[in-house]
Amino acid sequence: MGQKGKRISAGHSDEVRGNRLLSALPADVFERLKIHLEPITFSLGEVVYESGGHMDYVYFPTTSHISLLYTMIDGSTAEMGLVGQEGVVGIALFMGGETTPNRAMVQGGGLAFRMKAKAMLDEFQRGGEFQHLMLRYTQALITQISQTAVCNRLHSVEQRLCRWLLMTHDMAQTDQLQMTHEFISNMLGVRREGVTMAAQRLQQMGMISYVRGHIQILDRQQLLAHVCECYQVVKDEHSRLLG
Amino acid sequence: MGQKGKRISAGHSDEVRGNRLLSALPADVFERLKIHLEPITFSLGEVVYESGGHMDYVYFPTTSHISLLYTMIDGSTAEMGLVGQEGVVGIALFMGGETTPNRAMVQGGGLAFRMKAKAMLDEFQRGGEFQHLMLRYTQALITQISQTAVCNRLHSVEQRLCRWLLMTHDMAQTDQLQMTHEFISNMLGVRREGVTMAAQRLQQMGMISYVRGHIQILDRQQLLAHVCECYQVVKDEHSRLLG
DNA sequence: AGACGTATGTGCGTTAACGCACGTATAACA
DNA sequence: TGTTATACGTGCGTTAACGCACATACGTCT
Repeated sequence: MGQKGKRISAGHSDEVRGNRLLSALPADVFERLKIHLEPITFSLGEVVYESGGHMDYVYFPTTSHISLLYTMIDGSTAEMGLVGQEGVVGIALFMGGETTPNRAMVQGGGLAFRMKAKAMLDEFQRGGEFQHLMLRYTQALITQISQTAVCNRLHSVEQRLCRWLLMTHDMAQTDQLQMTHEFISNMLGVRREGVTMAAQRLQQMGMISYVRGHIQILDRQQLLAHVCECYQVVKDEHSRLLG
Repeated sequence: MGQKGKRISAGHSDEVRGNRLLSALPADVFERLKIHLEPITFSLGEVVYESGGHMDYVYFPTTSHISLLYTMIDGSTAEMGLVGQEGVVGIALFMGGETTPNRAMVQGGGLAFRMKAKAMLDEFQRGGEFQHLMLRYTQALITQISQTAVCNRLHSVEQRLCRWLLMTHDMAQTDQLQMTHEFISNMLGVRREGVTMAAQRLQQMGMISYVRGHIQILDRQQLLAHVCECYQVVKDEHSRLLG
């Protein structure tokens, strides 16, 4: 494992704004924080936090996105949430729990900015706009997790796959997603074959096309017409809270 | 509808401590807050908050407990979390969202204390132990919701019923639970008949007994042996965060 | 006691998803 | 250019849960 992420060269004031929480900060707050922001690259499959593990940094993804996963004793896994350029990974640090019982794993490689826990906490405890933003984002994340709970219970694999593809598409800056059916099955908590069958149907309907670990989004509109309400609920709540 | 809850007579400093968040507050904080705490009784089925509705108060249950529910467009429902004497209903008020896209409904009648949103916020913004406690509780709630998401995906109706009965038993101060199979089916997001079948099996094994809206917990140990890991994960995380 | 409303029991056909086994295709590398 | 690892396709029997229809039992209120 070793170091998480990889440091890249500095001179990045612009890219920092690629994260929508950072870009929503007032100028004075941003000025205070920017010296603590350190760019890193995340590569696919990298583990950002282990379940119950120590957390040194919070991460603000820009072009990367990170999956929050829970692993059962028997090894089966399921995703509870997904964090991209609209969010932050490591909320347990300001929520006061220091760690969480779930794992965070890179689901789409790319850039992020990290900040030492202490620097983040100092700003959080000022009680200003930074705290406000972090807490509102956390509420949006709670909605996402809740909706996942309900969606897992009431909707089919095919609908959940649509939702997952749309969410992932929102976070990736491209129509080309790099992921296997096996990988997706671990996110959705279903069999690999189940993903294959659902993906076939979506492909037949012309929504996506895929070969060996590459999925292309062909018709986002049709995906939107096919997905369950859960996708929009989460999105609406997110814009209500973070505009 | 009308007023939510019913005011009862004052002189309640002791009962207030029935809520474990309030009882964990340092003396000075509690002194500031206690004049704002107002006792109310909740009765079964009462709606505390409507989805997206205005929230005037936060509620600290003592002998009551409240279910956080999501209702789909087609009317099907599922529970995402359960709040009793260990928690607080209305986290959106300090998280900054003002409302949430889910409903809160009384699942076990009894007492609670409520506090006006403004009084709560004033204390929250001091940034002291009250804020700490609320945020740590919120993190515990996130764990509960996450675990529900995963549990909904990976475990059987029978296991989920065990988990739900144990959680409810923890919050009710009695072995006698007042609820129909129909009611439980709306919480678990399954058919009424599915609950009946699972309940029959638990009854045959001597864990519970039930008649027409009354369920008695007979053998908690056996329920614990039968439940999925999710129950204990949530409980452990709760005690880690709130001791 | 009778009648009604509500809660639970049961049966039956249907379906989505599972687990397993193995076949086929693609990409990468020797 | 052939081999190998990996990703995807397919078939088949099994199961959990569904939807619906209706039977039975319990309580309560007249």
